[in-house]
Amino acid sequence: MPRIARDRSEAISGLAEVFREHGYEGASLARITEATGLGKGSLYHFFPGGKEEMAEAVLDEIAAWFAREIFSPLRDASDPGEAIARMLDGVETYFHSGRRVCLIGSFALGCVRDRFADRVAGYFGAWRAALAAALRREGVAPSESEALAEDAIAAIQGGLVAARALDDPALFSRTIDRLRQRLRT
Amino acid sequence: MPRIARDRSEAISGLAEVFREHGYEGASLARITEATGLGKGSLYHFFPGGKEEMAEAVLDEIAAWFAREIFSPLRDASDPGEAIARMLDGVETYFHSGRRVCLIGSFALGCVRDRFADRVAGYFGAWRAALAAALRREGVAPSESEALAEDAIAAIQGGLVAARALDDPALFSRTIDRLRQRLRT
DNA sequence: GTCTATAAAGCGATAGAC
DNA sequence: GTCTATCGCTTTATAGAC
Repeated sequence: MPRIARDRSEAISGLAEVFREHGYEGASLARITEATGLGKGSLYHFFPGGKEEMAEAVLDEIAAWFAREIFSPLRDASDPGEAIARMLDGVETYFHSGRRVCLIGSFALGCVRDRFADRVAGYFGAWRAALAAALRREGVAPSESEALAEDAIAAIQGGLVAARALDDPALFSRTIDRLRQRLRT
Repeated sequence: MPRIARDRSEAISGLAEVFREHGYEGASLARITEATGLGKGSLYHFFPGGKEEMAEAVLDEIAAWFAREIFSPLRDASDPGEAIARMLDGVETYFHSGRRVCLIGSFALGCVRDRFADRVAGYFGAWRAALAAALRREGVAPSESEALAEDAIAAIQGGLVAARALDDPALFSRTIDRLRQRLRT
């Protein structure tokens, strides 16, 4: 996350942090300028669609990261059980052990959900499907796989909400630990 | 939720709906006026502290409702197991089977968490403590009660996030069903 | 590509008549 | 109590010089 971005792709990580910390509405161009080191001229040069295009770029980058690091291994790794364990490790690292919020989850709860509905639903749907596929490959019955996957996705999101509400990041780590038990087959 | 509120307490339910649908920042005075039928003059007469006082009043009303309907029975009902079952029924009704968002959860994720940090933490802390107390009274070991209670609170919040993200309210009902199993002692 | 200046609209909040 | 008018500020977005 370079303080001064030199091109569009370098700007996105700074943008992501601003959206995460302040939400879509709270992420004013003034704050974005401060976080990225890019003036309005540069921002509108890289993102002609304005703030909406900035948010779309951030959501797309997050989706691409999860698809590459989490969803693909769940579907394709030779050992699905290990892929699930790596998912939980990766998630705990990604969310900074409960100190970082899920931008897509916070978008889902907020008033901007409708504007980015397809991307929000795509992220959660892909995650649930990939995890259910891994569980099936582990020998779990299809309907049970669906339920377990759905339950795990919700637990992760709820752990982030509760950890931030109680200002207790460790709550999220405990949630991940419980999932390690519950997803062990 | 009367479209035209005649006093402060009647305004609060309309306010709650606006905050829930649009978030704190998105709840403009124009939208609040439309939802409550109260002009700015009346609003500032009832809530001299402006929007911040309106949000505080809403949070306090929600906290009072949960304390009366959910937390107290968990602590005091003669049959704690039945109080837990009633909690799950009450929660499913309160959140309109997954079609309604938890205002306090969405505040927790957003940039307004700091402003209302004490109320947000108070709500989640009271819920966790009351549920853990009921589980203990059911004979569950103290450490296990804490873990189960924390897990249930997170599952409820995560179920709401995922249900809204996937635009699938039934996902929340399934989450509650799983909790009915998991909390049965 | 990046800057400054500025437009146009919406915001929360206030004042004062009634 | 409720209304209208308005203040001062911030917002997103654009225009044009460099």
